[in-house]
Amino acid sequence: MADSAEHPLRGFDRSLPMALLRAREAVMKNFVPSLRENGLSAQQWRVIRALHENEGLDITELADRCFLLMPSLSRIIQNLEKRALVSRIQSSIDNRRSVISITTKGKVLFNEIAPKSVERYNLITEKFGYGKLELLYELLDELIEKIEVDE
Amino acid sequence: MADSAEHPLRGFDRSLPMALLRAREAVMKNFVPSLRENGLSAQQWRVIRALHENEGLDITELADRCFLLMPSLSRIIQNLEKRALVSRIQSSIDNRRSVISITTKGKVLFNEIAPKSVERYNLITEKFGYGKLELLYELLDELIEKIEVDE
DNA sequence: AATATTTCTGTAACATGTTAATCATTTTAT
DNA sequence: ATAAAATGATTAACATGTTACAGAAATATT
Repeated sequence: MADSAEHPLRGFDRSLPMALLRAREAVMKNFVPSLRENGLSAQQWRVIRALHENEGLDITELADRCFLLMPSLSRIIQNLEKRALVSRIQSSIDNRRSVISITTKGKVLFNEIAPKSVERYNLITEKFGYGKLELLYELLDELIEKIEVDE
Repeated sequence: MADSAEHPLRGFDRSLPMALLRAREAVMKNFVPSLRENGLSAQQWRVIRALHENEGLDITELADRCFLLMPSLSRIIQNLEKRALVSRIQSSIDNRRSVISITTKGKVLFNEIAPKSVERYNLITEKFGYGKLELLYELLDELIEKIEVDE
């Protein structure tokens, strides 16, 4: 028998979205300021990072990987383009498509920031424990997977 | 020996902030539209919910419970106040302080939406399993706690 | 080939996230 | 009691989240 039907609305500082949000904030804290020092927002960093991993992505693909909505990404790319951190090329095969690449300047910035990201991640792993972190990843993946079945 | 020092920058669709973000989105999906039908954003719902749990909160307290920054909350309250879902009373003891309460209209709206929230939560509990959900809560709490030590 | 449909991208409009600055009101220090 | 510091709340300015809409180009249908 499932306990699931017996619970009323959970005290909402204990709700699942809130718990996930708090955890995310805790993880990001102290890294966001270090991004800001380099003139990047967390979302801009995601884009830079995605393009560093895989150069030459169209915007739809990029939105998917960065988990950003198209309108947000559209503005972010315009911003990064102005600062010459990324460049845009019109696809010759499909005129609707823009292919985005990271520039040399973008790569330099990436290499500036990446070590801080690794450092932050190592600190968290150390504090929380490698095993628990892996377990958390598994749980999160499974949660997502099971929720998204027939939905 | 910790494995922590050996890992380079994790493939970033597997980064912790991203995993937490994805999980949160999965959890909220299909609930946000149901909020919208009632004219509320997720954040506005948080405020309504907090005030239903505990009437008469000053704005700082409310920001803490809803995990919202003051500027956002300030605007949200102005919005909800215009729609007569919450009311504001100036504190007589401290003239800087505003005490916010939910109105009768706000309570009616709460009672409209709350069952859907419970239903959503029960569905997730069913799909994911009660035990795993509890484990996830524990891990998230511990993660937050350990990260925030001397930070 | 002409039309309808889908796909890729962008813009509009409004709400929220985020840092910094401001203003009024306590509270503390001298 | 007065100046200095701290606190509660708001506003400013810009970036992002979010839904709806629009335009252009490709693809599918007829």
